[in-house]
Amino acid sequence: MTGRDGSTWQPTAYRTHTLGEIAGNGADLVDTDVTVAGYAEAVRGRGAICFLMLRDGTGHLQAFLKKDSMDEDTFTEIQSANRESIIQVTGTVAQKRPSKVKEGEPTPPPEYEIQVSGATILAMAEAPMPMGVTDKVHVKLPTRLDNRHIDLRRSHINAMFQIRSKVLQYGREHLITEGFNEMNSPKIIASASEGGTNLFPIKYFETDAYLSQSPQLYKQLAILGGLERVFEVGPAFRAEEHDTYRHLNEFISFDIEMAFANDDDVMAVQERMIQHIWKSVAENDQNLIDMINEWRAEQEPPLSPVTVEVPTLPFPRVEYSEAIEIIQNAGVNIEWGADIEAQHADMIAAKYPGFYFLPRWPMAMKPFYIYHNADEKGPNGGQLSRGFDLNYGRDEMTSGGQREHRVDVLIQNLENMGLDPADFTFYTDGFRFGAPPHAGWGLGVARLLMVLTGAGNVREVVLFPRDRSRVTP
RNA sequence: GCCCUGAUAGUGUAGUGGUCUAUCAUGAAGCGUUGUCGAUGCUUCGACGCGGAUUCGAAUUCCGCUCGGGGCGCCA
Repeated sequence: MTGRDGSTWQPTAYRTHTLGEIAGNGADLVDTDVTVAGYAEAVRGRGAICFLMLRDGTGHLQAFLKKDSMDEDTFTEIQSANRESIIQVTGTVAQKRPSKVKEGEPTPPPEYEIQVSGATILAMAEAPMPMGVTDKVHVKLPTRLDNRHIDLRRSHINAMFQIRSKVLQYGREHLITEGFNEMNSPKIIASASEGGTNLFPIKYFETDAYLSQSPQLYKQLAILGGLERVFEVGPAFRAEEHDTYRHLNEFISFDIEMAFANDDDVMAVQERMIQHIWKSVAENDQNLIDMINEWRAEQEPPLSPVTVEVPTLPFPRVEYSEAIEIIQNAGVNIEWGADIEAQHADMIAAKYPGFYFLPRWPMAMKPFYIYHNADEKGPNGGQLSRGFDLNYGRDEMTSGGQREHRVDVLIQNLENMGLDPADFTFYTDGFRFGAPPHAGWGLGVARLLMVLTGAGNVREVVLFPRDRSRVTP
């Protein structure tokens, strides 16, 4: 199978049935005349018979060709077709002859095939392929990304992207049930909407503009406008020259913003959403996970299977100050106020496997727009913020927090951080006419998918990744 | 920005100065056998990134170039 059942797919000009439909429902279709089309995964048989293994988006099916029961030229043409050619066949559904079974072993369930009366090559594939689809040779990631349209024909890769679609669907589903509206913010912006990272400059007619690095400000403006609860799934662009398994220069961020809510409230939204995603995948998409695990088992050495363990709520809350203690107790010389690096996160993950929140970061480490209560201090008297991260193991999935809605505090924060409030009027002006308390977060979709699919690199779960050295395909 | 590392058939690899006329797998071409099924047997095809240096001799050592891979920081 390739994951989709195709049972709701209507016939098209090129096929009456999908392959998955016939493979899965063959008993009811025996003796039916059908037309199907797909990729020639294997063409076997050099003599008077020929086995054509076809693959489409719903599954695999064998087509059986006999020289004396069809046009001879057509037979020869199909028999000599290159692998991965697109072939349409017409014929009759029949039960496949059972394969030889050793004595004592159970008889496998009946399988079905098409006995071919006519066939057409819709598009011949060239040979050799830049990389094999079914070959058991390892192919390196760069080669695969250069030939992503072929890589995607491999069932476990195809499964990963079907899962990706499901994850986005389930995430949306959940937020909508909690009253969130989907929004879209501009990706062409005039200035930084969030401090920190470098932006990609672009030319916007006669003015300079940038690619958006975050929907942050626009989500907030939507909240100020009374949309109450919004989410956005969209690209973010960051001109950072990083080169790691978890960074890309263009990535899809799953963002929410919520009015009359604090950091604790939006953490709760997030863990409910993640639980819903995991639960839904476990209930509906185990077949896709199985396809990934089939591939993992074939590797040398075999990779352990990925499992979808629905996380229990609430996720652990490891406050920043506690996290620092954990790291110190692991023997690392780290001060309160220092950043928690990936290697440090390993130490926290040892105590809290799976998802865990890291709330209450020092205000000095968070952007000016993060909210703080003046009376919340760390052990050394350092000001705490209402900013948080969500980690899975060593990897940061989310960054979020309650936002500062008090315009006077906002301006004070800028001054405290040595920034000139005059440079941030594009931000602060929005807050001058009444701003409800609000909070939100941004979640890296690919990072979440890494966890779910067992991928070791975000590039695996992004169709056409953009990194420091890759802009094509 | 810092650090590490690499370039051998379409793909993935072996190879650390001399039977390398380059290994194995996969692939491709051809001929058989076969209601096959990770099909299979035989034959054939296909590669040392570019330039220079050392040497009797370089895939192998050195230098330059080009292109690539990975990690850190930062972040999602």
